[in-house]
Amino acid sequence: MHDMHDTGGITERLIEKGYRLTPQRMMILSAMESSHDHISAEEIYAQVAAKYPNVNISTVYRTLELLKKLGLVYEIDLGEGRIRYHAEGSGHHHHLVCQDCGKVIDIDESTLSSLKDILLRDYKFQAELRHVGIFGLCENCRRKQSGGDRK
Amino acid sequence: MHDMHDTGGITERLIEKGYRLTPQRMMILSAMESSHDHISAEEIYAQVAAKYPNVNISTVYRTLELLKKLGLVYEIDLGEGRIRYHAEGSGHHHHLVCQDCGKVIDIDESTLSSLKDILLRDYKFQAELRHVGIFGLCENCRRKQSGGDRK
DNA sequence: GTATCTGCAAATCCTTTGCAAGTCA
DNA sequence: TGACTTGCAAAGGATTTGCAGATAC
Repeated sequence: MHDMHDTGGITERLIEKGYRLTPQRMMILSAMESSHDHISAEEIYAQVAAKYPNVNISTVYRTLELLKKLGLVYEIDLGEGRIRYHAEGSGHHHHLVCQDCGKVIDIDESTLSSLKDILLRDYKFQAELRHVGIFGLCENCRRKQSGGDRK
Repeated sequence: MHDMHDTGGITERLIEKGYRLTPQRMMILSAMESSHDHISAEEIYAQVAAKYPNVNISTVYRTLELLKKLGLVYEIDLGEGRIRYHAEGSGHHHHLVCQDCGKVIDIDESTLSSLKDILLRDYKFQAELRHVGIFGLCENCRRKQSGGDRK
């Protein structure tokens, strides 16, 4: 594993499926992969627009939709009212999202493997836990828990 | 446990906290509680508007925000691009949401209790698993899994 | 009486879409 | 060349907000 993520895999699969390799698509891919975290459409757009000022955000959305359809990026919903994206191949982990302070704690994929097994066994449901955050309260916010009063 | 849910608890707590009991608020509460499932703002609005045609949907949103702040309703995000709401006190369960066909499978709260324990023990994170759906593929969609080709 | 609530209309935010022009293969 | 892509502008859906009038207590 090196610092540079593997964009090649994705570009190859695009071509292989008959899609064109446009500069916009390449820049969008590179923006996604330079992000160590999950990135929103708006953030991708900002990064791409810095070098190539006349891209349009609708192109970003269209590209993300395509990549999603091909299974090359994942969506994740951290409850912000906006979707974040994640390139296939950059390591997986799950997210604990604090509803109070908004902190996101990354946890190892293995933590939830037994849950996956149970859901598959008992409900024949193949869970994709990478796609959502788990909401709750972090240690700090749990302590200063008090609220509930007016305004 | 009876068929009629307990609205009283919520109205009492509103008064207790110094909020006013308006007809709109009462109707919103009753719409929420007559819903056996989770209900969206739009659905609450439709129900209330049926009897009281000049309510405004912004009142619904403002009421839901208030109740949420007081911990009297929960939000749940089933990945539809819209939030659903659930009155505190109506029974809890978790949701498996099929990403392909959209089917929602309800599972018992106890299924995830060991996960909660692990997250609390290892990460000091108090998970509120009621607030999100778990996404994945249901049995049927897993079988007819094929996709990935163009259009 | 008066601070709290509401309705209305307009604004905002994220995302999608129609269409004509541009471009990759 | 010609189908695939893009930019632009406008539409869309969910939710929020400013404000003046209405109302619960």
